[in-house]
Amino acid sequence: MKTQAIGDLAQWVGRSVELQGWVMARRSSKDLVFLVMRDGSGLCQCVADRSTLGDAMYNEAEALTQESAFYCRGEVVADPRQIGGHEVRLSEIRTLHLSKDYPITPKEHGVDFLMDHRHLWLRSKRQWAIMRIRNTLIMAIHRFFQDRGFVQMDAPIFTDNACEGTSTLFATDFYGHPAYLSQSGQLYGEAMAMAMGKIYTFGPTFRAEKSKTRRHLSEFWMIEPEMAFCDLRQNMDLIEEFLRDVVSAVLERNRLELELIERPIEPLQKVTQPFVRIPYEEAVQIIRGERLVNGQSALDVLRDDLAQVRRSIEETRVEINEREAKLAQPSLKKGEIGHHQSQLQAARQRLDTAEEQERNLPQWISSASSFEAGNDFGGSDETVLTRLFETPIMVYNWPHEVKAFYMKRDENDPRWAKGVDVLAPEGYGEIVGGGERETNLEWLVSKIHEHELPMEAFEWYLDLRRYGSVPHSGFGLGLERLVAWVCKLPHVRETIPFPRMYGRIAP
RNA sequence: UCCUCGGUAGCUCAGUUGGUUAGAGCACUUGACUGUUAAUCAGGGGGUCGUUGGUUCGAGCCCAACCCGGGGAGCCA
Repeated sequence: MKTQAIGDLAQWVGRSVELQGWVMARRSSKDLVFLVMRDGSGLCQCVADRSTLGDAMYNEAEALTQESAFYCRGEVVADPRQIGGHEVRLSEIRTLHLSKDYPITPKEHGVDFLMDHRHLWLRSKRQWAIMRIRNTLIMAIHRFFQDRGFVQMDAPIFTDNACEGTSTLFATDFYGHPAYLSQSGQLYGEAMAMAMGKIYTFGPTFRAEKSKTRRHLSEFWMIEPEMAFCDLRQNMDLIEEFLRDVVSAVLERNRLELELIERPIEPLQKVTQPFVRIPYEEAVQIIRGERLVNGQSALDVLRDDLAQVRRSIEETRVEINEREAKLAQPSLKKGEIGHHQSQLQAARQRLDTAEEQERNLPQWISSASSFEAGNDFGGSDETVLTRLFETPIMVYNWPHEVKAFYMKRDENDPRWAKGVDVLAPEGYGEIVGGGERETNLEWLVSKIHEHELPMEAFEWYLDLRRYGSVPHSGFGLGLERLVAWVCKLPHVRETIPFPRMYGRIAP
């Protein structure tokens, strides 16, 4: 007989099921053992009762340790207090594999320790929920494009040059010739779009920058659609429809997961509203505090943040003192000591974070107020901007100097390139970069010279402008940044099963 | 590459102006208790204080260099 999935238990209430999985947690009493089983599809408390199981099987249940594998059979009982809403009263249990000293305990762990045990960390609740949301996004992305007649294509990973000339790439050896891991499939996407009309790539991307921030990975997954006969406006319309669609898919399919990671859903629901679209020039004025948004100045928002941070530092310090005083009292029970200690450590961590913000915010305020038109936005400038709006923000018409060589110049005002960056709300910043591509052969050639790129490497690309050059546009979405925003994670490293980043190649 | 914070038990962290045998909780283990939900009670084992060198009668603590990690800048999705 086939075993059931915990995720399907709702259909089995009142009946007997067989389950196979792992022990997530165990609590034992004299004649009762509570085992929380996880099987990948969900969580379920299994209750072992000595009187129904008999001594032999009961002792087996009692001996199970964290992350041991076991089989069981029992009746499903609906119980809203339990995680998943059900529990199973065991009539049979069998150990499949006994674990010894599982490294990840129910206590808090540091990031470094967890990253070193990433292969096991993936089993924990939070990571389980994040990976399922990532899966929903991946499937929703494919479905969105497939439903609209896009053809999925795979761009090459080995490339013979730094195709945009900007990023630092990973060098490798290709039969004795230097080669680089792809930083973008975009140029190949353009070629394919001229063959298929509408395409998208979905593949790994490599950047060798030694970035140590919460939004950078050395290896990440990028989705890059490219459409023939498409201008910047149509491109932006598509981006908006696309993000609305994939975020809605998560809201429809992953309520349990969002709840588990305590992600408030109201900000995500705002994607149904029209996205804010502002030209670069206007965005600069907003960042500098020269232009108000709904009566709010960006600089005031930052100053309020700073005041708030300082207040919370004061409060946390008071709390820490109080808890230290409590801990210093004699004759505390062990449980009380543990409680105060963990609360104290949590407070100290909050204090560290707040103090770091206190150091950063003044720099961000000064960098925002003195922002020089013509530059690209920094991470903090993006954060400032997103704090003023509730929907994703599309910033378009960028100074052509800061954008890639293939970006189309605005016919009416050649200062601007017809690029668009999409900033995710709640401080997340850039998740999409895209734009309309240059179609004019002469302009393109002069741009390649201007960027000091090797012309011969782009001959094939220039062919696209020699034979049937048409308006076309596309964009690139960073999957991990999207997952980070949707899950409201502090760092992209938790959005991918095995992150590759500066200083991290294993496991 | 630069700025900044950090490295003490398996894990999370205390450790006062440098002072004798370096602590707590969790985890593990033993026993008691209990329809329990990371924190019921009592006992037990567990340490080359990141590395190297220096100052000192004496260094977890001070100094220097280096290694590793967190965050930020730059760069980007």
